[in-house]
Amino acid sequence: MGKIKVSKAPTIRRMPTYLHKLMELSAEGAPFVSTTVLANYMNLEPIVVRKDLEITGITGQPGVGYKTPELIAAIRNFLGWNNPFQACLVGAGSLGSAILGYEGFEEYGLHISMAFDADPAKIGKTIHGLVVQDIADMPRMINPASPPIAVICVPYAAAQQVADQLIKCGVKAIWNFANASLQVPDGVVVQREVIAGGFALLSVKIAQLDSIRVKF
Amino acid sequence: MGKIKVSKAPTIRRMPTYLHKLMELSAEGAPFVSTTVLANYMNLEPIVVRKDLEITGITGQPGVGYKTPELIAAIRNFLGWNNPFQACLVGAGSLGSAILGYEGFEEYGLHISMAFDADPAKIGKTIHGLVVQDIADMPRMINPASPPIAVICVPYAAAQQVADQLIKCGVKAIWNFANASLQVPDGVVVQREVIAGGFALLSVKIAQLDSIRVKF
DNA sequence: TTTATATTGATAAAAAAATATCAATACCGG
DNA sequence: CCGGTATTGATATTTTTTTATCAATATAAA
Repeated sequence: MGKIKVSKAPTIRRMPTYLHKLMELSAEGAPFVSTTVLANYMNLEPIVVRKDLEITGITGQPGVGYKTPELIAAIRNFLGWNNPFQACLVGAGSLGSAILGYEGFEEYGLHISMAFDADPAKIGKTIHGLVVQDIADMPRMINPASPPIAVICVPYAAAQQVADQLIKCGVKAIWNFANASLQVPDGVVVQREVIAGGFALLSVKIAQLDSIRVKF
Repeated sequence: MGKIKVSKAPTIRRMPTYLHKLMELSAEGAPFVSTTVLANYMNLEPIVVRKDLEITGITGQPGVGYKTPELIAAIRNFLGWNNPFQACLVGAGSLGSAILGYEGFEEYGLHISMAFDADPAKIGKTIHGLVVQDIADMPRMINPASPPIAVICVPYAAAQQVADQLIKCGVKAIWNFANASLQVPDGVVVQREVIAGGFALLSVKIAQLDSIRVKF
């Protein structure tokens, strides 16, 4: 089936962190950067960084490193972050509001230009400069010819239904913050964020810590 | 050095989603559950789920499946989520407020009982039932004998400094939502959430979608 | 210049994760 | 009861990701 599978996912996940650090180094005026510097910052081995950067197609200078601006451009290009993505947000609760208020997304070329909610108490309110629209107006406000990325921040129980509506409006890409696994047809891609997954990892790390402490 | 490394990270990350779905199935009164059901929900192959569940030590019944309540208990136990974790939150901005307002964390045994900020405009305010304390009061309010998990939601530039302060107060586990990679001594564990990482993956998926569309 | 150090790139190896196969077991419908 | 289908558990295989090795290249200091 047409399920989109991304290989090199771990590498791709590290890219934004490289990019962010590189921007800082660039602002500080560093013309070159080595994998050692990036690796130290991220608590990785330099070899990991070197391998990661390979997939952007960029090539460094042995003995010197990579040209900082060139590397930044290569990562941006690889991620498709040179041209901005238009996006709409659905679910203007506390998480949705936080996402609307986070200016950092512009760095990734993500521009959220619409916000929707089903709650009459929220519709019409302005959050971080955006007026919350009625979710029922989505079909009129979303142009299927150039559909935005949809950022879903609604409660668990509403997520699938909201996704269905969005897809009916022509949306092809969903960034899902709801605690639900969405079913979508071929030709639609979803990225789900499971923050509890991170907490599960932390919990296991804590258990390892404790078991070490007991030993000593 | 003593850097804590977690193996089976992909498996551990999937656990909370299994757990959440299992709770729903349990509430619906399903005494047994098969890997097929979980796999369909999560768009995985059943074999992946089966392998994942193995590490909890639980065993199913061939031809039948797993006992739902037993499986729930096994996952909770594996993650250490049967006894609640005490936590404090630092940085009561929009993201911090969203986290304070998210009731779902109680399901994971995470109980946030303190909130700190450095901004005088925020100190003293009540957010979702918690009074925001001055970050300068952390040493007095955190008991080093039973330190809470710290949830960091401060801006990039402040993150490392805040982490240092927390560690000085005895904190051993940090859940870091700041867009920064923290340096911590041995004996302290950090879990960093990089939401941009998810967006990077989505971006690559979109590029693949587009390249498929171009072909047809 | 020479030497010590740091770096990339190419290749190889090891480790981890995902996937496949199949026998044994249970259920359900006739 | 019997035959078809669904399930787990054990084992093996494949794929992906991480890590190691080393020659070639550059820099800086003696």
